[in-house]
Amino acid sequence: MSDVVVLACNKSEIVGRWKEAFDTSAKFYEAHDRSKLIYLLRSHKPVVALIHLMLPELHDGEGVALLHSEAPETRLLVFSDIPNESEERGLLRVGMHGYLNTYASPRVIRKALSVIRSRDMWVSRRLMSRMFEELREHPVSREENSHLNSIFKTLTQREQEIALLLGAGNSNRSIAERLDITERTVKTHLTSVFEKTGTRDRVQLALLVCRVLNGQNGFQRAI
Amino acid sequence: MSDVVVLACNKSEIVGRWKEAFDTSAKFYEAHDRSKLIYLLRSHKPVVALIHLMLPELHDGEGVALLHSEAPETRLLVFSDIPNESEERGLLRVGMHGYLNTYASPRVIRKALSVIRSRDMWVSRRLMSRMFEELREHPVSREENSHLNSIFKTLTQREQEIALLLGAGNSNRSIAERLDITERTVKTHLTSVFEKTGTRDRVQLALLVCRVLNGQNGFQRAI
DNA sequence: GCTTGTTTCGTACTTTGGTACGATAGCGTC
DNA sequence: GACGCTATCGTACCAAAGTACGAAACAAGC
Repeated sequence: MSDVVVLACNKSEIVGRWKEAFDTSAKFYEAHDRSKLIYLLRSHKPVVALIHLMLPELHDGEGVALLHSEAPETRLLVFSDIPNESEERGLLRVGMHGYLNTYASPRVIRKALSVIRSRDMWVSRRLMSRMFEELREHPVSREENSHLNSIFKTLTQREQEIALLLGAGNSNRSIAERLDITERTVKTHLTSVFEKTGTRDRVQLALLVCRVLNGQNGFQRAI
Repeated sequence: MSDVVVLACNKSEIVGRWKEAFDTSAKFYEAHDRSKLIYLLRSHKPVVALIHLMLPELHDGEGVALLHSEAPETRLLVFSDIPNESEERGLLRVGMHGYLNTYASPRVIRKALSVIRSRDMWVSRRLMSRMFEELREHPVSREENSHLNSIFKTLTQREQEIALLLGAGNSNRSIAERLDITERTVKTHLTSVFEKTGTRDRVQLALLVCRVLNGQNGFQRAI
């Protein structure tokens, strides 16, 4: 199947290098200004669009936001002449899926394309590292979840293990196989777990485990 | 140069697989409980520690926080029996550097090791993607969630109703009573729902419903 | 008029789950 | 050593879940 691709850039030599990143079956549409680009996105709904940030009226980031809202299904790979973290961050925020140096090699472009096509993002290591650092600075506050957690902690290690496996959707048999014990033993543990957690059956326990794992105090909507 | 490595797990078969990920020159120290682990971290200052989350007193995340404060230089590679995004997120927040399935192959472990040793993080693609999605203002995100939603929407009105009641932890009988139909009819609908959703039994369906209601894997809380 | 989809229910059957009596063995504490 | 907690397993029984044949009634669309 031939991918539909939009190339938005007005420098032929850059476009040439971009094309090298695709195989011959790809269908290219080229745009040299923003309106043409938007038109192409709307009419052809390409899988991916390569966008040179130097295109007029695109530089401020709102341009990319517009593109994303016009074609939410299209993956946007943006090329910047002078890549920097704040620009990258800003563009990610408004719908960009990948960020590359304008002069990246076809090999790198190809890699980035395969990543963003599989619904992932292509971002610089620097930004990624920093995001995790920032994640770390946030305080660990999960008071509201402590009740469920404390219930869970009253279980023995083995019981927790079994409860977790149940919460992953396993049957008694598959739990037994996984832990290399008999089904009978699994049942024994589960009976004890039901009692400790105040659940009546495996469905309720599974839901409880799900809530513990997802860190929400599970006030499931009253039905 | 021989790396110093701490292995914290009390299942020999797992430890065995871990060791396969290193070359013969590595120096291993093993810990079977938290205090021994902390002692090893303090005294040997290993480059990396492999930690099985099922170790007693480690499950809640505060354990990992403590490890990180004890040995800030050591890279912590954590193994979870049932990896999930919220756990991963929580552990990253308190100092973990890599997160893997307990049953990951030595090849994958080796890869993860090389990444975290070079001061990077080894995180699941899913979490990474979601972090960037959350970075966005436009909640166009939630691709996986919309997938779940679309599955849910293929169900008929009645089927949805029954699935929701099941997701609240009800038995067939109580669903039947609630809807004033026979248990037999509930079963009919459920069989159809299992087929449409690709679930094998009521537990899996309940978990799916739980995820739909809570927005994918229920990670709607901000980073 | 015929098909398709939805909702409802019946009997019968197999599988799975859960409990009720057990029991043994290890491990740590007092 | 007695006690409590944990983990393991046995037989048996009952309840619940799920499937396999059905089928009837109704509504919407071709």
